[in-house]
Amino acid sequence: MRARTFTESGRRAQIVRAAIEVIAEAGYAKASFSRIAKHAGLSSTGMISYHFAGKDDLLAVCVTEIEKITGAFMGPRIDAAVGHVAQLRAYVESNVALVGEHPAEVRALIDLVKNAGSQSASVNGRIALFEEHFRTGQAAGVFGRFDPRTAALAFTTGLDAVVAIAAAAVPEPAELTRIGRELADLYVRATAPETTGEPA
Amino acid sequence: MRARTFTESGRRAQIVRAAIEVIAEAGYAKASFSRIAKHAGLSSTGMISYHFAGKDDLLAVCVTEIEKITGAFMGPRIDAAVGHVAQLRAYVESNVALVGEHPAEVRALIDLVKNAGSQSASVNGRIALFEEHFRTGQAAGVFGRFDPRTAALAFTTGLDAVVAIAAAAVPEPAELTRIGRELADLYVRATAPETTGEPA
Amino acid sequence: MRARTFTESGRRAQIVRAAIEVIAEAGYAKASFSRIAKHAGLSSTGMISYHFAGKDDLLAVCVTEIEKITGAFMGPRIDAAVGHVAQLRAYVESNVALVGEHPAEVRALIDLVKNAGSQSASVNGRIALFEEHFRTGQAAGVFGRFDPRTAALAFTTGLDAVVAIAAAAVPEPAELTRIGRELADLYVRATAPETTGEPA
Amino acid sequence: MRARTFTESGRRAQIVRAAIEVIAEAGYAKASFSRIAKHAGLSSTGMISYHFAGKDDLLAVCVTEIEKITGAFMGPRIDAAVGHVAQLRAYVESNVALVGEHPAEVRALIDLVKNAGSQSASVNGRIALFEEHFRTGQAAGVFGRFDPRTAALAFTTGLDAVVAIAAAAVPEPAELTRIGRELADLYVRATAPETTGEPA
DNA sequence: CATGAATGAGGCTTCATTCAT
DNA sequence: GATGAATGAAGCCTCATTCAT
Repeated sequence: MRARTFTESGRRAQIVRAAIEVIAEAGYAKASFSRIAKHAGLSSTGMISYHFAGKDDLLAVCVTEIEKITGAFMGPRIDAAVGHVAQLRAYVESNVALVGEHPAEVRALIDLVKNAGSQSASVNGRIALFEEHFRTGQAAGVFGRFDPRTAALAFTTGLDAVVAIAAAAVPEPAELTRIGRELADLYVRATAPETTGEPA
Repeated sequence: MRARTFTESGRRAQIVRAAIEVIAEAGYAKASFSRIAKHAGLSSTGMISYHFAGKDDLLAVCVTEIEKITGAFMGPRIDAAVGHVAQLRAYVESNVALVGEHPAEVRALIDLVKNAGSQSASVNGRIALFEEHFRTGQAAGVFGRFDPRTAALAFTTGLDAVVAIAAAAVPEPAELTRIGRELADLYVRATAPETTGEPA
Repeated sequence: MRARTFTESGRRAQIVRAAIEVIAEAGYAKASFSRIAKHAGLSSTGMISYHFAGKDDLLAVCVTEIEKITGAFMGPRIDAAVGHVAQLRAYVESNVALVGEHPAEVRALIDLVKNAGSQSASVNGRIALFEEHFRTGQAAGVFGRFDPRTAALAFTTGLDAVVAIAAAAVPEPAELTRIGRELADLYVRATAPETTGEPA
Repeated sequence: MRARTFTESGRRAQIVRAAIEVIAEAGYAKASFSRIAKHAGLSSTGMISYHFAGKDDLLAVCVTEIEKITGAFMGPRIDAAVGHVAQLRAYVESNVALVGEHPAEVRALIDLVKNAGSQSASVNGRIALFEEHFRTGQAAGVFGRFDPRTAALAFTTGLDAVVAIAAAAVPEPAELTRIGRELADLYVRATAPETTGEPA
């Protein structure tokens, strides 16, 4: 019954878009209201304060917006994978591939995650998702024995770093694919069950 | 004949110490001159500008200072290890163990690295170190086939993340040891040579 | 459709006015934002930065504003004069007379010119104007032989000095008129064609 | 009986020299104690405050020092000239020629005069000198009728401007000589007695 | 005497936010 | 509902000067 959709009102969407682009281009630290307003073609920062409760609010909406986009890209690819291992690989590879499609959004999101840090539900959500994925996979016997939390932490951030470097200077699609597979290989191997060395 | 005392003039050291503590406690973004001055018991921020060429200079000195401390702790442990694999493990484990000894320095360094970003020689230096380590290890046949650069990137940042979480709420030494071993295990497994599966 | 009001938004004009008065009263060196803000009745210097891109911008606008005023006074008087010599005289005399009408503006402009120096287009513009005037006058035979550039330089600055002294303690109108004529006489005589020792 | 000569003590002279050079190179506005100290190879500005009562004191000493130098150059040349007119010409021409010998000092002095302004005894002294010279010359009948004060003001500043331009980019000696003669011609002509036009 | 660390004020600029229109 | 001017705090930095050593 609410009139407003998620980002809407035109103005809101416009501001969110500008904020994302500014963060992608100039970095989180430089993403001031005035810079965002200028980028959006607004004459005043008051406009932003009017539409958002504060800077945190705007940034949170940016995160949500970007996640909607990334989710649309990665979600189907992950869902298409069958089994814990394949899904892990799909997550990593599709995340790296995403750079080719939405470099600005990826750059912005990583910067937001780095700076909003542990306050963000979505950041912790992703770690928790990995952790849970590892845990259930271990229960199913498709992952080896390791601390799911430590692995989740190390792998999500490692993934972000690789993606950030790629996003900074987007390489050829083929190279992106290679990098994604390389990283997925590493993670898959790290989490593989112990080979008990059984013969044929 | 005196060029400059050890960490220089007492005041300099005091300011560097204060800066490190402020960054550790309040984060990079909040580490303003006035906050650092207050923490150091100085009457004005002018004092900091008097001793350092600028904010970048102060932060660079902080990084150097912290690396001296971490190097003194990790260096011997890494050097004591024999072989590429053992050294990789020693690096990871001693880095996590370091949290128990110098939590503030670790917290500060990670925040500095995150924000100084790719401008810092020391950051890129560490990645390059890992990369080279992987490359020579592969040549020696003790590491498997994988892209050394991708692994270096993912592992150093993953390590930082694990360390950062540990540093945020320092756990028992035993728990630290466990986390370190867990992470080392993951990395060692990820980089292990392919088992050609030959039977007994 | 509105682009910008006349001297812009009232506040802008108010700030420019305050800046001119501060420069006139306290001198260029003392014309800090905080002094100007205080003079303008503003609560903070931020307001000035809000309306102007920086100090240089504000000062440039001041120069433009003052030149508009002085141009309105001197322009018609110069245009009314016929011939190069009469125009030179009209320039000098009207410039000195201007002190009686707008002493603050004159004081401020001279101080601005002295300190903004050779960066300003308007300063060099005036010298170039004199130089060109001398050159065409020489071609027409109404001026003698002399280096137009040196004369332009010496005469504009000499004029400024005389005007500055007058502006510092504005004398009676009659005295102003006398000073103007005196200076014009000097310049006219200095630039007169050589008397060719007329025949009987 | 005093132990100290004018500028002496080595340190004092060193500082004065550095100050003059800084003013010549960077301008009056940039001539801060720290910049001067750096230029002089001093480690602290305290040194300057120790040797001079304050900034004004240092600058006054600079002016005195420069005038000693310029006086040594111009003095003999002026004294060698016979008659009011020739002396006026000698003053102007030797002042311009001075640029070829001591460009830094000339640059510095002009900047000091411009900014110290009417507070300086020496500035007003020079104007007074010109004024008196004109007055006695008029009494002797070698100058025409004009206001000595106005002429003194306009000519000294005009001379300064010409000299400043020359000092900014020192031209060939021959060009300097030409400029000096040009300016002297202008001033001589401007102050010449009225030719009553009587025939032979 | 000489030093250089310390001071405290003031410089310009940018920020997120508020509020009258 | 939307605007943009206004705010006031905080940012880093430079200054001339002082004072204990």
